[in-house]
Amino acid sequence: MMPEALAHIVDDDEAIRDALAWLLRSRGVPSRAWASAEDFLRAYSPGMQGCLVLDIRMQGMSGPELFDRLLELGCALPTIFLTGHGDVPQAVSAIKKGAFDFIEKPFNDNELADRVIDAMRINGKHCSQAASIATIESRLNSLTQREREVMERVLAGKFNKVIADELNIAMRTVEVHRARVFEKMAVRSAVELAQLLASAGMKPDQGS
Amino acid sequence: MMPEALAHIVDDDEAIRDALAWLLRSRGVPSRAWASAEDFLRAYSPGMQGCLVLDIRMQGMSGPELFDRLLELGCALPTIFLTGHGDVPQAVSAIKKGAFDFIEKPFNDNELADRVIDAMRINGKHCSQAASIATIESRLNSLTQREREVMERVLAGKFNKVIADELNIAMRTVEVHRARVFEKMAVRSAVELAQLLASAGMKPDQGS
DNA sequence: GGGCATCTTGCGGATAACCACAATGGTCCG
DNA sequence: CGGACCATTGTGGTTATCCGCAAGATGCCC
Repeated sequence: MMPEALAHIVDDDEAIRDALAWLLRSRGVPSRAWASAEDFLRAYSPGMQGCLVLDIRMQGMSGPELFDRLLELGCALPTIFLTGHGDVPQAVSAIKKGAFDFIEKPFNDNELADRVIDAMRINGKHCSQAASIATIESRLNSLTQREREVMERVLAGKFNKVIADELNIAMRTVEVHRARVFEKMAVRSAVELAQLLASAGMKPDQGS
Repeated sequence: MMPEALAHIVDDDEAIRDALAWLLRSRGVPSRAWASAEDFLRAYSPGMQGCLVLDIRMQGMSGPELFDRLLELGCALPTIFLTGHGDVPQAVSAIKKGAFDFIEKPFNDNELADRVIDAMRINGKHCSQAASIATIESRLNSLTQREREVMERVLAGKFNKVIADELNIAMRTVEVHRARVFEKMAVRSAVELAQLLASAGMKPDQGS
């Protein structure tokens, strides 16, 4: 069901790939290695779990380029960059974009393994959070247009009467839609609804 | 009233301080320079506006040390670090802690000035946001203990009747407290209250 | 003691929300 | 065409919320 969480290593140097895989295995972290950014990208699916360990400089697509591409794809895997060149601008850029860490080679084995383990743990948290947000979004998507219109106004604190006037429908109709919204969103009051959406980081005026 | 927004330059090299001040002045950015982290810290007040430009390596307290100290003090000024040593770990650490940028010397004048201007603008946004949060917190602080207890339960979506049972008081009393909460928080419904607190990034179960 | 803030409660009524039962009309699809 | 889904509306009744009016009890400070 749930795909295995792996440390995905992307490096064009086979010696490094093997060393990393061995290091992580010795710490109980399952990993899989890829010889190029392109290879990883081909295998990438949004359901992937775990973390990424990317070399900065590679033949073909670089680590940062791969990272950017993945961000566009909505990938949220915690990413650790490895660099041998002390490149400050690249490090700053990567971290600003949300990379998990940026480590210079030669790296300390234990330190890197610790960071990878931290990243795996973070990914676990992200997953459960993402899952609940996905649930909320699927519920939102099950709402009809009319229900959405009513929900917006309910969240704006308007009375059914006012909503009815705005939408040019009877108050009774608003009540029906309102009840449907609560039912579909699995809440029992407008307050709960507001908090549910807030917990998912959603403003009351934006859909999914 | 509102203190002037300044680019606060902290560097122990007078030549750099002067050059930065001149550069920023030429771009219309008012600045003030400090010869050491200690000097700045003595002058620091939570009401300061603008941004920080910190040298990494200084006599006495270093830029990152000052930054850490300021974070402890709750300072939210956007901070730009200047370094001449290509120190990746320090850059990564600074950005992770929320530094605005980390720039290597020798820097491009225009680029740095642009970043400072960006930082000043960000600070402006932070300020207006902080102001509205402060307003909300002061309103929260004006609530009495009982009112807070009632508010928590209202935000939990509970009926007045249930709240009354939980607090062992009459429903009418709950109504009074409830009305008082709405009045003090300047909202007209529980939904608005939930959204007000959510907008301030507050969970319904935590005070200020 | 008097003033002030807080917590408390009751009564009664206006307004809003919630709901079951019942029904009409439209669209889209197999 | 029958069924599924959606939007719509009405009636009538229950429950909750919101409020003005009124008032009793504490506790604290000058």
